[in-house]
Amino acid sequence: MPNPSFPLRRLSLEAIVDMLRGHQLRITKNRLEIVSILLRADRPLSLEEIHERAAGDGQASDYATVFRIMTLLENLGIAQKVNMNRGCSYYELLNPNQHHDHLICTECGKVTLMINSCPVSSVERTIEKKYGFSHVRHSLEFFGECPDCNDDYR
Amino acid sequence: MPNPSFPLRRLSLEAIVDMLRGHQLRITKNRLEIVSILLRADRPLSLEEIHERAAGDGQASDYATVFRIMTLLENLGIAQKVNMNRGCSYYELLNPNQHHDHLICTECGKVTLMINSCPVSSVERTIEKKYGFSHVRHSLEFFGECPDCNDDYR
DNA sequence: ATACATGCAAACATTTTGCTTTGGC
DNA sequence: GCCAAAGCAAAATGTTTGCATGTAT
Repeated sequence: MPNPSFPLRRLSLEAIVDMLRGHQLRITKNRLEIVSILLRADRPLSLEEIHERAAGDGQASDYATVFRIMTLLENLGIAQKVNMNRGCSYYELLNPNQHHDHLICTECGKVTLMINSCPVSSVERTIEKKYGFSHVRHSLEFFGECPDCNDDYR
Repeated sequence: MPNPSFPLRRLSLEAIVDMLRGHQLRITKNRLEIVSILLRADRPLSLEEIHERAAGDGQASDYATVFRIMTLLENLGIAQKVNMNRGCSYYELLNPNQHHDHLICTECGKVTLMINSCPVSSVERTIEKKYGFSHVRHSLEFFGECPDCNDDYR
C-alpha cells in the first residue's frame, strides 16, 4: 500500500498530511487529531490511550475510528506497532530520519527511548543477503527493571 | 519467582522436570506433554497450536490448562513469549546455552531461527550501566519477505 | 453530488478467572 | 488424605466488522 511517490521525508503534521493527500485520502478532524496526539507522545500509546487523549479535547472520537486510523497509518508506513509484551498493541509514529529502540521496565512500564544507538540496523542488509529476504526491518526491545523499581539493595 | 537454587542448565525434559520438582511443583501428564511438544517444536507456537498438538496424542487437554502451564513456564523462566506481530501470543522454550533471534516472513509467516549470530546480547550489560537498569534481556525480531514470497521479480 | 470516513452496535478472538472435581505426592 | 492441578464454564478484555449517517472533496 505505501506509495513510493509520496514518501514520508520528515516527521511533521504537514508531511503526514501531504502523504495522506498523495494517497487520495481525506484530511479529517479525527485523523489530524490522532496524528497530533502521536506527535506529542513521548512513548508508544495503546489504542485506548489514544482514544482517551482524543476525548480530552472535546467529545470522544469513536474507538473503532481510532482503530481504523491506526491501521491506516500502519499500512502507510507512517506508524508501527511496538512490542511492549502486554495484552494490547502499542503504536508510535515512524521517524524516517531517526531510528530508536525501546528500553521498557517490566515493573512500572516506563519506556526509555534509545536514540541513535541501534546495534542492529546495519545487520539488516546482511540478513537480506544471507537469507534471501527482502524489505527486512526489525523490532528490538530491551526489558529490565528500572532504577526506581529495582529493589535488590533495599 | 525463578528460584536461583534450581537453575535450568540445559534444555531437556529431565532438566525441566527437575526444575519443576525444585519448586515443589507437581509432575503431571499435561505438563510433561506440553513441555515435550515445545521441545519438539521448531518455531514458537501459539496457545491454540499447543492445544491442538496436545489433543493429537489422545483426548484434548483443556485450553485453560495450556494457558496456565505456559504462564507457569514463563514465570519460571523456562519459556518466553515471542513477538510475532500477530493477534495472539507465541511461546518457545528458553535455551540457557544457546540464544537465538527470529526472522519472520510477513507474508507466509515462516520463521527462521538465527542461531549464534545475535548482535545484541553484548549490549545488555552496557545498557544496565548506562541506564541503571537491572536484569536486562531483549526481544529482537526481524521481519521481511522470504524468497518464496518476494514477488519483486515475477 | 459523490464517495470516503465516522459513529454506533454487535460480533469475534483471545485471554483470564471461579469453582468443582481429579490425581500427584 | 491433602492440596495442587485440571476440567468446565463463564467472564473479561481487546480487536474487528456491518451498516446507516455525516462530511471532505
